[in-house]
Amino acid sequence: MTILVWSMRASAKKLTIHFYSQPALIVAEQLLGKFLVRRAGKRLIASKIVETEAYVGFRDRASHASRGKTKRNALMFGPPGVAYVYLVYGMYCCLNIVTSRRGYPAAVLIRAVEPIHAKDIRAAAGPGKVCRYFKIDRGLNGVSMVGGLMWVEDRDERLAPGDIVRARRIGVDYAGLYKKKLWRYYLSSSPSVSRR
DNA sequence: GGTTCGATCCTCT
DNA sequence: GAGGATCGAACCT
Repeated sequence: MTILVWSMRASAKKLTIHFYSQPALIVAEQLLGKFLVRRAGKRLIASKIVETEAYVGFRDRASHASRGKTKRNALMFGPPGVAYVYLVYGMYCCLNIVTSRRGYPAAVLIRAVEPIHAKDIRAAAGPGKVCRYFKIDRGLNGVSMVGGLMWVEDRDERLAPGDIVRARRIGVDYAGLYKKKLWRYYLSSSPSVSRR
């Protein structure tokens, strides 16, 4: 067991600023099958990302950035590879990773991860549940995703052909034309996806 | 200073 | 499918 864990670590590659500098749609799709890792004290929590959404640019009415730069969304306009954590509905947090380039507001929402233990298989099936599962709150707003607190790593998981599904984003019916954009990505084979 | 409303989740029916 | 929990940012006056 120890050897197995060690070998997984050895092959794991932490995603870089170069990766997050890509367009949000690319990052959203490519994050599927990668592992979100968080250091909480001495422990590490790690789970496979199985659902993401992209929020793209100035005109995307589903995005916080569509009404211009504000105190809350300012991180979206900053450099890529940074966590944007905000409170929704007064009681849940959502974790995003800022992408693209400084000055162009774009981010990827982590909507679901797949817990290691089968009994928890739905415990992180939704953006609020991801933050609850990972103990992520607004204290992590603005932290680097390429540092030692929280990051995403590639463990060489192979995705089955055709496993990636594109769909409309959830909870953005107010977004006009942009509610129809297929900017949600998920792994069809995963039991931990929030909705199909 | 007051009002509105969510990038959600859970518990009903 | 509907409704309640709960609160701060954003946008009024």
